[in-house]
Amino acid sequence: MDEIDDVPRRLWQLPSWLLNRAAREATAVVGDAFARAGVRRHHFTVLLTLAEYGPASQASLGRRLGIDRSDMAAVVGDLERDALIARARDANDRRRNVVTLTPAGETTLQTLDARVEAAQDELLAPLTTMERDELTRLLTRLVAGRDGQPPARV
Amino acid sequence: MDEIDDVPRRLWQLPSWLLNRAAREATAVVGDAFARAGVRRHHFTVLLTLAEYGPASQASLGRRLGIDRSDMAAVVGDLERDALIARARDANDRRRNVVTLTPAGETTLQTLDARVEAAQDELLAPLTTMERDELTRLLTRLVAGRDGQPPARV
DNA sequence: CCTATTTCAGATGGACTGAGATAC
DNA sequence: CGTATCTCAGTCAATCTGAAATAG
Repeated sequence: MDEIDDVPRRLWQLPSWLLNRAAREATAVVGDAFARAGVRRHHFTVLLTLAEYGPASQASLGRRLGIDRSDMAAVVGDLERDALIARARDANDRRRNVVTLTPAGETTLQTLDARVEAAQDELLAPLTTMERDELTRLLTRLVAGRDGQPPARV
Repeated sequence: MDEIDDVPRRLWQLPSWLLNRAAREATAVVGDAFARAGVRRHHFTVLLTLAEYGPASQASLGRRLGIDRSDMAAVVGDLERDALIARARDANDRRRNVVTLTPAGETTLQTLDARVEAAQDELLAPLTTMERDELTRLLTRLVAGRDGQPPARV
């Protein structure tokens, strides 16, 4: 991370600035955990989505995760090279690649999951457990409220 | 913003994911406010820093704000072209450019300030006033605690 | 001699666009 | 015929690196 002197007071009072700053830290801490495992954010979220919803086409994975079709092609290519997923043409709609999690992919996902959890802990170190829960609750309400996504039990 | 289906539950529970999501919204809303005024984030933060601390060299502005020396040269160039700042060689240390806010710069800063405030309001629309304060407090503690920056009255 | 500041030219990774091939 | 999927090439803005010129 970069050495920053004494940021102006008025920036410290802007929620948008605080959010960006905190997200930068989050990206650094979590990104580090991924880098040590040889993957990047998208690889993790794709594996996780496959575990949660089962096999899916690249396009539907992209829509769930907000990953561009082009980037998804590259990410799925990486995962296939490492045998963490299998890619096969869909028999019912032969435009589609059906992406399936392999046993090796499940194992890797568990490892990544543990690292991501540890990274959350490191990220939130300055807050108490109650504060962490409250922050999560508020962020969930903020994002859900703005996106029209279901808050899923806040 | 992009249409995203039904993001996996486990992502919604990750503080790091929520922070990135919220920061994305913040960047979009605030960036829009800047774009309508013909500037970008860095132009605003540089003007604000000059207003708060007075004239400064490009290097010290960069250190305060975490802006790279190269990018700072470009930003200050833009601001000078628009006469919002003045640039002069420092008599005491002739390596340095002393950057000074002009009256036009102060006026522009006030306009930008109002727009940024309105953008915060739009960003935080899903939260009550008390929740907004609590979110700001938690983010301040989080960022300050991780950076070793003084929390400056939380 | 070494370090600091400013500037330019270019590298780099991430998000996105356009277009072609294929299939519905 | 129009639309959807996958892929590749290439664009774009943001961030950062290297090196030169100047000064301490």
